[in-house]
Amino acid sequence: MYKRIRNLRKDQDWTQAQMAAYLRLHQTTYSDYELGNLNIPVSVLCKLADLFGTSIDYLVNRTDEKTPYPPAK
Amino acid sequence: MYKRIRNLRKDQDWTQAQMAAYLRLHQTTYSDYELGNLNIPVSVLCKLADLFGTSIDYLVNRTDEKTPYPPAK
DNA sequence: GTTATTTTAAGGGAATAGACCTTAAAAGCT
DNA sequence: AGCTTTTAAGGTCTATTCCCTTAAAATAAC
Repeated sequence: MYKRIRNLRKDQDWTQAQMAAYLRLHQTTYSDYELGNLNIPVSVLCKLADLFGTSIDYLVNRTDEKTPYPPAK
Repeated sequence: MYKRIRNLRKDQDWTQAQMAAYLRLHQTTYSDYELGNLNIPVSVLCKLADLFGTSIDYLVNRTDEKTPYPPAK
């Protein structure tokens, strides 16, 4: 269960359906991502990190620092 | 092609076979990861970030900062 | 509180992609 | 050059992904 992703989504007042549309996938697929039933591909993690203004490390609980790393290049 | 992962591996003088053993997968699977032929699961990215002492964001070229944020909790 | 409405999660199946194995190619070394 | 080590390609089988339908849960309106 990716609690942080869920909370960040709710902070923006987005539904799973809105997230799914943004990511161009089905609501149930997105739900499975949040629930940890499906592996979240790196491509999706990147979009989420961008959308929420944080790092992949934060999204997957590797750090508690919310600030994103400086963008590459 | 994940050049950074490849370079970090070589910096440690590890072969793909050694990496594969460490990650408990086949050399060809690991090769496909480095080449970008297969999506690298988050679980594997975490192990790689730990092994190399960096962040997932760095491994997937989202930042050029090599130093990871402090580990969670 | 109960009935609509919205939102999220479960079940199932076709299609995809993953992991391994074998072997071929490439790179290193003497 | 040949020999060894390392990496990549080809193929197959299986597991996973993604979507769809629908059920459950949450939220809101009354």
